[in-house]
Amino acid sequence: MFLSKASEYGIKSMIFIANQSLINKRSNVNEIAEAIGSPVSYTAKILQILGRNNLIQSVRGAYGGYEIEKRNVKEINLLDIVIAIDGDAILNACVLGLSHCSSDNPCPIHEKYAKLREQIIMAFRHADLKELSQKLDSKFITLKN
Amino acid sequence: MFLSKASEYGIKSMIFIANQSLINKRSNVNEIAEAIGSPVSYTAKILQILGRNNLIQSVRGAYGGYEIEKRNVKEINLLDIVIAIDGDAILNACVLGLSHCSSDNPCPIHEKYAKLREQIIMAFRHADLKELSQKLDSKFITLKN
DNA sequence: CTTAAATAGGACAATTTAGTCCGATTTAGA
DNA sequence: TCTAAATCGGACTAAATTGTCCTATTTAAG
Repeated sequence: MFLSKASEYGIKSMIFIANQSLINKRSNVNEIAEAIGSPVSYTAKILQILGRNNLIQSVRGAYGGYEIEKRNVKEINLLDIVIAIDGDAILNACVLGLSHCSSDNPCPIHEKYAKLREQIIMAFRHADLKELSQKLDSKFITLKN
Repeated sequence: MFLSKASEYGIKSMIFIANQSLINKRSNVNEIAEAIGSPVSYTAKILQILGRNNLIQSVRGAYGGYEIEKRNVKEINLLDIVIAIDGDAILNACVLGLSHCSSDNPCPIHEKYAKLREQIIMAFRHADLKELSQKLDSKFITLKN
């Protein structure tokens, strides 16, 4: 329901990297996967996607890893991450899977879902990495089981 | 994003069957799959699930098919259908996939998502089959591409 | 009673998504 | 310059979802 595993891991990775970046720490894939409880190699693949989409900076070689420029932490939100990984279906796709669903040629749920979609988009856009990553400093808030 | 193919087909089937039931017509799986543009055998499987969950009545044998009791058409909504097919993840599951996410042990998005989830549930619960199936009588509103 | 039309259900195949592995490349530091 | 630690990226495998096919059962009607 809702997000792919890839997006779940992508979001968790971004929150962790942001949290570390705010204290000037670069994270490598082992640390990230450990922190979020995800498979290392699969996480690596998702980090590549995030890098190609310029949501994180990757640094190769010894002492390398991933980081987010501090000034970007507040600008990046969950919508950016989900779009980078799963594409823009969240913005456009018909909830019933019709490829030509539009206000001219709507499915029976089109209008209702348009309103809900707006709420979903707003909620995701409003959730920025600064806010989310700061929560991690509370020991009650977790990224893994 | 969001619904499985199974739920998509299930919802479309239900809307079509409801539309036909309101004019006292029973539908068979070939008619349903044709009307919604879905694979016949897979649709048959989903109809079985809907039947087991008492969202439709199935009638075996010649002149059989599927129907919805008229008095139920207004009571059944999209939330019922999605839960019958995909289970209750839509009601409970953590958006980041954590199995122990709760207000006691929350993920960083828990609170924000709780509000969004309420909106999603409300939207789905509010979309009843009577309303949706009546839209089908407009030639502008479609269930297939 | 027989037949034809329908659902029920299980086994299987295809596709997509999730996850693994390994060699190539990059880079800091001894 | 060499080595160790890291990402990159492609090929592969595993699991889940989607889709197909076939047989059994049910039922209305001739």
